[in-house]
Amino acid sequence: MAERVRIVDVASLAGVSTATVSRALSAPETVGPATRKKVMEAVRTTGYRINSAARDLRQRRARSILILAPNLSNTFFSRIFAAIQEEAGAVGLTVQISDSRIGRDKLVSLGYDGRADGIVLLDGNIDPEVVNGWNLPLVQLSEWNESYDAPRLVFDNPAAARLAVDHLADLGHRALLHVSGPAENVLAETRRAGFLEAAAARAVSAEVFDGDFTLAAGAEAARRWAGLAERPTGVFCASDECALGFISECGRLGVSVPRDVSVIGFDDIDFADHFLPALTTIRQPREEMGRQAARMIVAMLEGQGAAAGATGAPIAPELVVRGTTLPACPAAARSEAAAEG
Amino acid sequence: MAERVRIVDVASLAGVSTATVSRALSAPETVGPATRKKVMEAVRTTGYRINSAARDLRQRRARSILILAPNLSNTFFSRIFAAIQEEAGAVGLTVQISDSRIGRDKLVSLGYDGRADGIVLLDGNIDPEVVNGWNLPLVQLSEWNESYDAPRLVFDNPAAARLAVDHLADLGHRALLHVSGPAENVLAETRRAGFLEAAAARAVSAEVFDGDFTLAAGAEAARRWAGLAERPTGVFCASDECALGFISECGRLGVSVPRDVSVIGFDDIDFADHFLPALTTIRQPREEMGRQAARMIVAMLEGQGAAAGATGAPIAPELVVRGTTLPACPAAARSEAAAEG
DNA sequence: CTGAAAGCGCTTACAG
DNA sequence: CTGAAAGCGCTTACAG
Repeated sequence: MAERVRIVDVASLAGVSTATVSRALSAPETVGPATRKKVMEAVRTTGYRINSAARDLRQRRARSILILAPNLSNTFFSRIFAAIQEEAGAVGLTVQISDSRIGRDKLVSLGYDGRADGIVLLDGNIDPEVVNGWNLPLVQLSEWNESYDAPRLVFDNPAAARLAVDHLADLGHRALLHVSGPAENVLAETRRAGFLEAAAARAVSAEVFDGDFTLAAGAEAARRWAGLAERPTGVFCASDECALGFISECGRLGVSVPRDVSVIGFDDIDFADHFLPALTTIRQPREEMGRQAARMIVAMLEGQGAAAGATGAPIAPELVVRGTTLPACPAAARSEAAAEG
Repeated sequence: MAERVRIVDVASLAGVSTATVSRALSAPETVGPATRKKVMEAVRTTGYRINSAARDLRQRRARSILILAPNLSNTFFSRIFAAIQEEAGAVGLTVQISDSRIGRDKLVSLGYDGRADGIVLLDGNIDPEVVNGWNLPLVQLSEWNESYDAPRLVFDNPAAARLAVDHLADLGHRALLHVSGPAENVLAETRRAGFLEAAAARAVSAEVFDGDFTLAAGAEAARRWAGLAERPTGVFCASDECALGFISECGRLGVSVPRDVSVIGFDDIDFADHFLPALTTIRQPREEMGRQAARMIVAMLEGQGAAAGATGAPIAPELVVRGTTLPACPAAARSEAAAEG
């Protein structure tokens, strides 16, 4: 618990001014070689470490970015956080995380408290007045809101839904079900709309159950699905967790995936590939998304704001075919025919 | 992008000194009612928000705690992060997260840069000189290191291993395998040691495979296990991911869990209950752990350091029996007998 | 109850 | 190349 050593301690030991110490540390080339050596020597013997808080106050910046997400314990976010932290850390930025559901007043303060230079926002459901009131560089990631006056990095959800529908239709499934996310969520909305549109394009019947992306919602959907007179044979879930919940509940109901029903998830979380059977899903490149968002914020901080911050093309989806989808089976076709007859 | 309003702006509008504004905001009862009203009025019309960076510098504290973890994208941590953030946020603390593998020099600086008041450390493999050199309140969570001079909150890993072994032995399994974590990891070490000790106490044969907690390590272990002349019928994995990887690979090898082999995991991550079959595992109350660690740090920051910070009893494990463990089956017993004969 | 003034620990024009 | 001085935006003894 040694006393904190300050720049004046270094200065007096080296016999120079604090200005010189400061320069020797941050711009060594502006200081004479002999002076520089004395200073460095003093830094070493005192064990001096700069106090970032003081420097940041003086320079009126925080050297920190804030990640705001609606649910920190959601496994979908973990890799995104890690990627942002890695990219930001590489250029000397600290990263803070906060739950975005902390109350309007606290949220408003975040933009003014001098603790963050920029924000990566993963929540599209914050009051636009609050978001647009922050006068800080901001990028929207994954979720977004048309009313936010900020660039965004989004996944191509409609194209992803199309990929899922086409895959099921190509396998011969004629009746499809979509288990959606929460109604007021952009991701859920765009996936649902994409599903409906693609199903219409393929002239395939389409039904939608409401859900909320969770394992529990998937299980609930499976029970509802099982109760249907005519069960759709192809199910597209709005998240992997939901799909896994659906499949797992099917197991309890004595229904086999993919023999009795094909299921597609969304995200390609780590478990997707290790589930039994391995989950067919839509891959979202989460690390890449986090990394890109971090780079956008960094570019904006460096003043290349408008240009670099412009909203680019959405991230392209990729269908990963694994073990939970199969061609529509004869049995299903038969029962369908029987039901129709 | 309105200009940032400072305390002087409020003061001049209200016709008082900055000292009075400061007091009106942080200790309203020390200010006359009329003055208070004027100040509040001025705060409202200017939209003033305090600059935390300046206040923190003046008060020589950061109002922030830092979480340091070896792998931010590990799903085991997500709930812990969320719990810490929630608990710390409730008392006005900001939380930063950083990967603990950012290099020695950066790590050293963390304790001196004035940006954090305390640290929650989830990594037991940092050089003790670095850790003990920080003169900041610190609590070790989950992982720990005997050489760190700091209180810790740990899970009772030996008792947990005993629970797993007893469960398998009670089911009649006479040959057990443990798939361990990385060699230099305390969690892995204590679980392995607990496993060995408990197996000896139950007079059951015990074998250990090295692993690293990942899905891939579990799959790899399953392949090794399948190649054994005498396959242990009870497998205790050092993490749920590892167990899931093991089970999933068994599926590919045509081995059925739990019919042919019983498997127990460790952690009780969200997926454990939704895997097929649902995973029997040891539950670690991650939210509770995060919450308690946050409370310890907060208590230390409030100066109740030594007392409240004392290392308490380890967190008790709980065995959650689900679908991946079954009594040792006759077939297994027979092949075992045959092998012995 | 309120204000003038010092100070938190730095950086940076401004001189020389 | 180096130093004296101002200032980042607050808070807090110290007076009154």
